[in-house]
Amino acid sequence: MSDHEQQRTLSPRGQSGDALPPVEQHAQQYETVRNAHETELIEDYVELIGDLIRHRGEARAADIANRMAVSQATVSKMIRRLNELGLVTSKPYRSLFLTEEGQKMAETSRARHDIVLHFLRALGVDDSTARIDAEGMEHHVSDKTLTIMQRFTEQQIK
Amino acid sequence: MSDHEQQRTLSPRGQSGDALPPVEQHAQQYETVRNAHETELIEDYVELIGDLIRHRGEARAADIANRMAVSQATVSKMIRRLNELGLVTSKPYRSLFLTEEGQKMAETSRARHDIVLHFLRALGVDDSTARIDAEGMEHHVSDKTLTIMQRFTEQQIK
DNA sequence: CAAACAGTTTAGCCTTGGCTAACAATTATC
DNA sequence: GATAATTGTTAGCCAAGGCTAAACTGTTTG
Repeated sequence: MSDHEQQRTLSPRGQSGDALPPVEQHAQQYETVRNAHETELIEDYVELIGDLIRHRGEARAADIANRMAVSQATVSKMIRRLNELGLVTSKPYRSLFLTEEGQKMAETSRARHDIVLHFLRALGVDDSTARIDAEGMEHHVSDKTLTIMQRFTEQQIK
Repeated sequence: MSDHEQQRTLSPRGQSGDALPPVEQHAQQYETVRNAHETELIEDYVELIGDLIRHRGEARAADIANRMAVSQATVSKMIRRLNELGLVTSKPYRSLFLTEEGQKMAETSRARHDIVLHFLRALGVDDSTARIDAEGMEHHVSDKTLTIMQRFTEQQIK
């Protein structure tokens, strides 16, 4: 470890903006983001599969590829991973189903997504911007913040 | 293309939640997120390097490694990339400097980061949660939303 | 029912961003 | 100033998530 960051004496430009957080806290921020990235894509797939099943009765690989703007090969590979992770079941050339665990994940993701989306709209963000931002933000909003967002949205609507 | 998503007639469970967005819009959401991911890490490095220079007068690889909780080898490799991208200049075994372009990026990132962080605090999120969430969210908030967040924060403080 | 088409899978490639281990350079210490 | 400690670099590994091209399966249709 050995922090090496000693001499506060330099720092030429005067301090605009906040101070740097302590190393451990700073490191944790980045680690949290890295961890989120690992699960993010998985959750997006599972969430989308859940939505497709809900809204159209089934989830085919081609629809996923279209909606994600990704090649079918990529989807196919990803489905194998989801399978290994026990989130979906699939027979070759057939449409997909979520396992119980997959369904749980889909619901959780869906709920988060909705909270963020509705929050952004309540804040005054236009619908199509809100949709784009929500898609990116949803995986990086902690439960605490989520709760606060939800409360805000409710009050706004009251 | 050939959307294949025809039969609205199925859809067994009744529609809780919003409808699916049209394919093109949906695809654009995911694409935006993928694009953000490509620049995200780069921006984080550049932002951190800028912060280190500002607060301590210099940016050493070891500090970056510590603060990002990543190995020095990883940092070294990344610096080479930043170099190739024309964002930093570095001489072997010496500390780093941002190019003009790098400085611009650092400032932009910093500004975004601050807006999101202050917004979250103004919303009522506690400091350490706000820091973690801001780190993840900052790259996924559009300029439009950013403006709205900023206005919100100002009003809250008034 | 055979051929054409749509959908799926597989193989093989590429880039990113992690890692460890080994080595090189710089800095600190005695 | 020699040696120890710290810092930086390189080499080589791995997994993830993209891609294209080619092969295969299922479905539609003339």
